[in-house]
Amino acid sequence: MGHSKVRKISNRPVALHARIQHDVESRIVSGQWPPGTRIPFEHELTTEYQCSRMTVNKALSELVKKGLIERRRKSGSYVRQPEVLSAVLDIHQLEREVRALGLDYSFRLLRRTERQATDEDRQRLVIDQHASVLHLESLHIAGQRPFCLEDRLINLDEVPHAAQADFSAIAPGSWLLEQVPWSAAEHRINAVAADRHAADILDLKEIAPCLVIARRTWNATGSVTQVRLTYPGDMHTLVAQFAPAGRGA
Amino acid sequence: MGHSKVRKISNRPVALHARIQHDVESRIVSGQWPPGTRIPFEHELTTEYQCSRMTVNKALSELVKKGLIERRRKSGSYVRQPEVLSAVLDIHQLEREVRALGLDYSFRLLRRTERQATDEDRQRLVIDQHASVLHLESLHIAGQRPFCLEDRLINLDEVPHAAQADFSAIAPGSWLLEQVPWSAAEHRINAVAADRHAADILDLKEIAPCLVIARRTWNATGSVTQVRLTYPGDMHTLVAQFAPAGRGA
DNA sequence: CAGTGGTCTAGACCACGTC
DNA sequence: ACGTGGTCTAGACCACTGC
Repeated sequence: MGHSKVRKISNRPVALHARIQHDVESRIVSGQWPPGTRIPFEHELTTEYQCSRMTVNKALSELVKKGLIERRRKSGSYVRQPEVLSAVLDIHQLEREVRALGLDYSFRLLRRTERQATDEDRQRLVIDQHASVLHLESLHIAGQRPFCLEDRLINLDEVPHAAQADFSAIAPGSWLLEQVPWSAAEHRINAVAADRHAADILDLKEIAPCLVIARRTWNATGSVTQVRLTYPGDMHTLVAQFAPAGRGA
Repeated sequence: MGHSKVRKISNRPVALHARIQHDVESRIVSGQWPPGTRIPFEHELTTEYQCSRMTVNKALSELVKKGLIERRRKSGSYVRQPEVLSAVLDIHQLEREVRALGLDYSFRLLRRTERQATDEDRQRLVIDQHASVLHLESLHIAGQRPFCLEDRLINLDEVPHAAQADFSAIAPGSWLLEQVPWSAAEHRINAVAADRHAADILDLKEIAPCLVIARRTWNATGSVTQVRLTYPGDMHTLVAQFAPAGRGA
């Protein structure tokens, strides 16, 4: 049997199935493929990426497990209606979450600071070296209510052109998703009482319970960003579905 | 090329890779393979399950993504030291979490009730029919401190012999893991203020923030169990790692 | 160097759901 | 009936790493 040695054409360490997954995921969370959209069939992606069906299938199966798509035999694969906060902790687009609730979405950049990394910054990003960082604080708003407080550090040594991006126009998460080709991530989820600052901005009592999701993202060369998302506890539920084979119901 | 039609020998709807994953996972969380244990090589599992390497690989890759094992080339696959609350929301064994903190673990059954499902029970289990349920409330203790309050419903129509199990000796989660061959699950994570009851048992102030994880588990025939785990917010962080290819760092 | 895992292929059969 | 996805195979090459 003749093996066509197509394979990884470059020396990049990113697996093809990971790239396919990222490409599709990116188009979903960017809104290019809104909920309900039928995404290409496996055999179409097979042609597009010049790979075998298993490779495409691996990518799409991941997306099923993350809750981003659902697949129906004979019919195809469809972008799912996101359920409040779905995608197994890997949502990059708060806008998608908010619209899923049927609410208008808006976004406000509260603070923008560029500086040499402090000790705390280095701890958050898990880096040793000195580095320039961009510190952003922004508020995501659902309808009229504050929905999520975002406190983000971007490592400017890894993503230098972030210094030029206009984060009052595009949310940092969305911008980064398009810039960083792929990355690993670690999430830490916590319940905390709102501190003075968060309570003030989110319009809560100071002791109100909040869900805090801290995500650190990195690529082959180093830490890219670290973000702390604070949600009012009464407004948020994180939903994750699992199934042995991938089907989420 | 001759295909040996081994394939799914029974008519069960459970994929082989899912069964392998479940088998390995079960041995890990049961403590049979404690952290640091080298689990069988791919080629060994290939022999044991009479399947191809890809099938085994799929199962083990899932476990890497869940944070249960790590794999090193040339060396093998090893059970990971769990990080507080790891395994991407799929931990069944609170004992494992506690021991990961270097603390003694103990467990106390607080309440056991058998009854016809009330409206609330049916809502929690997402069933329509009338059914018998077993309601268990138990406390997981790390060292001397209360660690987690577990409030569980078991559908006795699906798991009738649960009525005979001695849940003062074995934690319901552990027992079920061994009884239910495989299941799908849905998790909901929330931050709430401790209510009177929880605060009392967990030794907290009534307004203290808590992390609540609700997991509903079902199989092909119906809902099996629903459990609500309440953690003191200051004691707990849920950790989840992701990587494009499966390696978690 | 040799063994292990990481990834991929080019097929295959089956289940399911729409036609 | 037919097209899609679900799963699986029996190979393959490569990267990494422990010996």
